[in-house]
Amino acid sequence: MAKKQATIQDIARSLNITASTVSRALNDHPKIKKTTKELVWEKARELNYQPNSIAASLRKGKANTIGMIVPRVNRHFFSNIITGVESVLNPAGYNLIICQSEESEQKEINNIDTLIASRVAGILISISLETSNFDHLRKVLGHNIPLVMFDRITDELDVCKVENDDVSGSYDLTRHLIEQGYRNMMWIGGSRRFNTYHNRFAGYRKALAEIGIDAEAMPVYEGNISLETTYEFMCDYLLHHPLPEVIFSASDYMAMGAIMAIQEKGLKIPDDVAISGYSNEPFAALINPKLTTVEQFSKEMGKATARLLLEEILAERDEMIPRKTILRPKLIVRESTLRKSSQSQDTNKTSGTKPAGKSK
Amino acid sequence: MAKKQATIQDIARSLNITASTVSRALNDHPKIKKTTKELVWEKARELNYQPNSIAASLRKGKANTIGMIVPRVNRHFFSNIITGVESVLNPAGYNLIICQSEESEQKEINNIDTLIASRVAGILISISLETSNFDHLRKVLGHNIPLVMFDRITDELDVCKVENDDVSGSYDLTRHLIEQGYRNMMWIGGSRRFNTYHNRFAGYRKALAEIGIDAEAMPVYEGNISLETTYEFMCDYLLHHPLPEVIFSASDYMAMGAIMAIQEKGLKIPDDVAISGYSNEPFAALINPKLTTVEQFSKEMGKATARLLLEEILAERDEMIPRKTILRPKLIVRESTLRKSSQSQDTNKTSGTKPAGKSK
DNA sequence: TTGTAAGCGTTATCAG
DNA sequence: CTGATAACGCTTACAA
Repeated sequence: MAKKQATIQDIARSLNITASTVSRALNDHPKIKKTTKELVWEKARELNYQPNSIAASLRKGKANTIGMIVPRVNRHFFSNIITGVESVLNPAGYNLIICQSEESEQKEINNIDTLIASRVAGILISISLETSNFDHLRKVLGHNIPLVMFDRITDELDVCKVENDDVSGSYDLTRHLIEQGYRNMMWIGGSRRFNTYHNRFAGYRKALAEIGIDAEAMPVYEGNISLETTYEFMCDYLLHHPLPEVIFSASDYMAMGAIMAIQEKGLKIPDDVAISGYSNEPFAALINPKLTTVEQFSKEMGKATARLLLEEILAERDEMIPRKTILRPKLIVRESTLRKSSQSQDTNKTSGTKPAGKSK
Repeated sequence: MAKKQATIQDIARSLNITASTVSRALNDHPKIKKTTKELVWEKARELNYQPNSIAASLRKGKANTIGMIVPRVNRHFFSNIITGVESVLNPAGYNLIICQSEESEQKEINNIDTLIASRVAGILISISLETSNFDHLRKVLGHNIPLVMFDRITDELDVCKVENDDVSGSYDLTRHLIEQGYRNMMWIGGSRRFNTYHNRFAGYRKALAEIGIDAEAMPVYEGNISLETTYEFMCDYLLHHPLPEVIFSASDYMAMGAIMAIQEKGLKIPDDVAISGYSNEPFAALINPKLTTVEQFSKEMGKATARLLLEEILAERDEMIPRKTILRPKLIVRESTLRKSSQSQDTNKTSGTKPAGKSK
């Protein structure tokens, strides 16, 4: 039953040459005669030979595999990053092991262990929201495995990083709100312990400070970043508080939860209250009204992350210098924040009238 | 610089025992003294030992790795399947290498080759739309690697399969449309060469046939399944053809494209024309009007697929019997197909008034 | 241009 | 309960 797989030995034997020659031929080594190469290739095909990359990895001490840890794959933001990463790594001969931390520190630690055990050539990680201790990442470094962090990063580690310029993305968005004439604002977002929300708030505060408004003096809701939780919070909030002119939501999902609560109350967006999101999730262009948000170029982020890692790997760790790539996000103005007066006026920003969703 | 990683040999040496004992101790072998085990574990920690699973895999002839090929990871349907697969495979000690075919037959072939080279313990695949030849999958079988197909399957291969009962999902949906009083329908979907669209059309036709209507006699559009293409098609279609009472779209994305074209024309849904989708993408519950669609339980599909593979792997291939799991999808009735008269009436089907999106 | 031989880190088998 | 030994399939000095 369990037929043996052909090995280079088998090829060697049936060609009366040695395994080393076969190995070299298969790897297209320059000093092997063209004719021998062809013989080997032919025989390999004949025997249905498939290289055993496990053996090769063991011998070489490194696998042609990269590990990637994300909180979840079913987030457009992350799955697009994955696509970007693969578009750089695959052509370079690497393949990806993708792990999900599911926002759990323990799972992240387990993931790291299996990746180290797999002797991956490098690791890409966006840390879970729960992670507060970074010893597992230090361990990676201790094993001399190049590490690149993206999006959710920490200052505690001195490694290559790729991040979005959340401060400026948020600043630009807030400037837009100010230009529309809004002054009375409300912030909703995830905990500011995390770099992303921290920075988005910083951009918001900065823009407001420039016109003499103190962001902290207006309502600030920090909470669970799920649609459902935000929906519930908002239903309750609307019962007991006056309406702001505009809600700055640091997440599209939170914005969506708020929108559902608002519309259920019979309020109109943006007439009664305007709202903006962050991330440009696919649904942002599909809902009514279309949501003003910030595009993060996640696929580009994936490419940048992968490129940084490849450089690290090729540099062979002679004194690596931790580098940082910062990506500039882009404001996407749509209906949800446009004042009546300016609804018709065509800004030079993306307007999203035409369908812009991802294809299926 | 490049510090050597500790091996079981190192542990053995510093404990004056042999590598075999260390190996057994680390694997918690029953016939090793408790005290030796503890010595070994302690020393392992002390030396920062991390097992080398490459070496283990080489020795064992199999990796504890499963390969999975999907068209794209940034589709909720597929990324949820991945989540389901991992929830079964990880506890069983396997980790996943995820590959994307990007709907290209050639990439799929390449993916298969790298997975075979990695000596994965099994492969899960949902074939690309482009794939018409299945030799690469036969090669997998030839290498004695268990293969399970899911969602996009083919009859040409005699392997384990997991699929959705698209016929009945589509049938149920069509019955709902009929009950709402619609008769004059239009079908839009992907090419019926693919099992999913073929079967969805079959369910549609069957339900209509039961009331004496010939589905083929009404408009049928088969085309590219992207939102954008469908939008363009629909803009054009609306210019030259009379409006049906309802559009049965075999994909949520296509439905969304059609909706945008319809609304842009100033037409009201469902008053002027009703529409339904398929797959229950997250946006389906978020748009206005909320979209009637079919939930496919993708996470469950992932679990079922993984379970089937695990059984295959454990069965050690003594005459494997190809088995098939068929999942029953569920109709989700929402506003986009409800007739005025019945808008208030609460069916016992899921109505989707409360937010039902995935959390972020 | 090709052959020889050693070894990557484990685990399985057989012995004791 | 533990040890000795071989082997998994490949790559790579070094030699020829």
